[in-house]
Amino acid sequence: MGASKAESFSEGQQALALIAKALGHPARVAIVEYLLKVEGCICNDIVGELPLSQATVSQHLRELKGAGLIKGSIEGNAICYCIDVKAINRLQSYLAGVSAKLKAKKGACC
Amino acid sequence: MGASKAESFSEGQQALALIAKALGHPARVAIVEYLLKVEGCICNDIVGELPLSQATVSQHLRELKGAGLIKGSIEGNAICYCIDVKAINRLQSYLAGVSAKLKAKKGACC
DNA sequence: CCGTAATATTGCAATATTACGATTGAGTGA
DNA sequence: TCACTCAATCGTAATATTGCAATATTACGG
Repeated sequence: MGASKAESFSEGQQALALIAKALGHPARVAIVEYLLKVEGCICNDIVGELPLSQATVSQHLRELKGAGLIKGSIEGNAICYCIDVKAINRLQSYLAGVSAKLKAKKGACC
Repeated sequence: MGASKAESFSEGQQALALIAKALGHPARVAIVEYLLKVEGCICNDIVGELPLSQATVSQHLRELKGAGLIKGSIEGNAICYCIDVKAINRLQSYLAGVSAKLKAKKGACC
């Protein structure tokens, strides 16, 4: 029997995994990097930039949005997608915590 | 027509996605947190801690290892798994870069 | 309104992931 | 050597993800 026993873990673990998973695909990393690079951030531009169809890009954008990594606002007849710093910061500070705890352990075993 | 056009993205994007994907499952986040908490880090302990079978845990450990997040050394007839700071740091500094670039853009659109 | 452009959604096929029981391989101690 | 334990792997089932074409939907200009 099958997949995803995800509910049996803590909220925090699930929330973190959600953000990490959103960055867990090269296409989505590429989208984030593109959004960082350009000023305007219209979806159709992204489609031109990536080797993916419009439908697929739209789906990736939805996942990024679901994870809180980006937010979109309507801008005329296009849509402006931008990175949400909060999600980035949450992941970053989590990793900082891991790093700090590792340093505290200082070579306890490996 | 199916899945995974991942090869068409840059090495860096793929490498980052690999690390992020490894953290993209609550069970693997839980494993990392457990490894942080304990001194010894034997696989069988983890099995007792998680609501997953030994086979499944072993599979998750393999993915974490494949992403470079943990490394294992043989310790008697058990195996000692430990977090590899390098992968953590790589992801962390990537996020720091994103954060910095965002600040530089300072509200260009959203 | 109608046509057009920009995104989203739907439906489907291909593939990947998650999970587990059963088995295997390796190491230990009696 | 023989049982025992630990962890990896195999085989398989259930489910999730990825990707696209086709089709909606939404918003603007005329």
